[in-house]
Amino acid sequence: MPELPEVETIVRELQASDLIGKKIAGAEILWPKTVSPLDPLVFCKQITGQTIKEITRRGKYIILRLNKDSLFIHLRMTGKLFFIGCHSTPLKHERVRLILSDGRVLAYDDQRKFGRWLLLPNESNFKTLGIEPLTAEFTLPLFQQLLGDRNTQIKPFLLNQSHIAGMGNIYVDEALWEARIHPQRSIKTLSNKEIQRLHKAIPHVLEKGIAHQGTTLGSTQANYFSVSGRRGTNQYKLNVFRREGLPCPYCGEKIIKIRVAQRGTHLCPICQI
DNA sequence: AGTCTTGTTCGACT
DNA sequence: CAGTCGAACAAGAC
Repeated sequence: MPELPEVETIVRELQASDLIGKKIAGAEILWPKTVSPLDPLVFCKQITGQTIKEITRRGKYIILRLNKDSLFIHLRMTGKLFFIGCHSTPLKHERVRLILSDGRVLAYDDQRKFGRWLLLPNESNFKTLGIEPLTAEFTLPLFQQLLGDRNTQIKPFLLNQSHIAGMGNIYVDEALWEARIHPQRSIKTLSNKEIQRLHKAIPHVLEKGIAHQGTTLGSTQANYFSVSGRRGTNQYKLNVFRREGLPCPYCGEKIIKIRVAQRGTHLCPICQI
């Protein structure tokens, strides 16, 4: 499940792949919905001939800035990018391929077909995404202001991309464990001390994820792999996520799994109150 | 072979 | 407007 650290890892690999200045010589759409609402023919026609200017990330989106348009790629659950040979047979779940002017092919594989490729004019603001938690903008006063005195559970708030961009189920559970806050705590009951701990824990768990090239939980095709096909190693560094029944690294109590806002949620019942 | 699980986004509803 | 809930998406595991 690519979240901010996994997407950041992919973006860094793409940045190191000598794509800047290369032209898109053509595109093939194997699963039309991936580029919806654009018609596949329109998408191909529009992107062909454009030059790659810049590769960046915003929240969980990979952004390829082209000379006219920007391509926003959201991998959702099982999306992956790979370079393949130009005459390769399609990957098992290949949905899109971009043919580059230097002969390489950037293939998009997505078992569950949930990922989306949005092609929008450069000047358009495509979506309201919240603050980037790894920038200097993410200050304690701003975080406090963002939280306000809402009467809502902290976990769903952190998963909402319009508040903070890039956190998903794994890193939210990890950040709440590190801050010793129960995922169902109402925001308005959080003390200043707890807010400070959470403000520190969010960038910490994300940086840690990036440092270990992301989290790859299993070995099947449903899991995260980088552009080079490499697994992340952050799964070995997790404290609570997918660790139900195992001891809490801090107090030794068994980690439990509950449901919060219809999401599997892992926590230590002693540390997180 | 049917049921469950999985995460994100969106739309309907309160 | 803010929050909650369920649907939809799709395939694989069991």
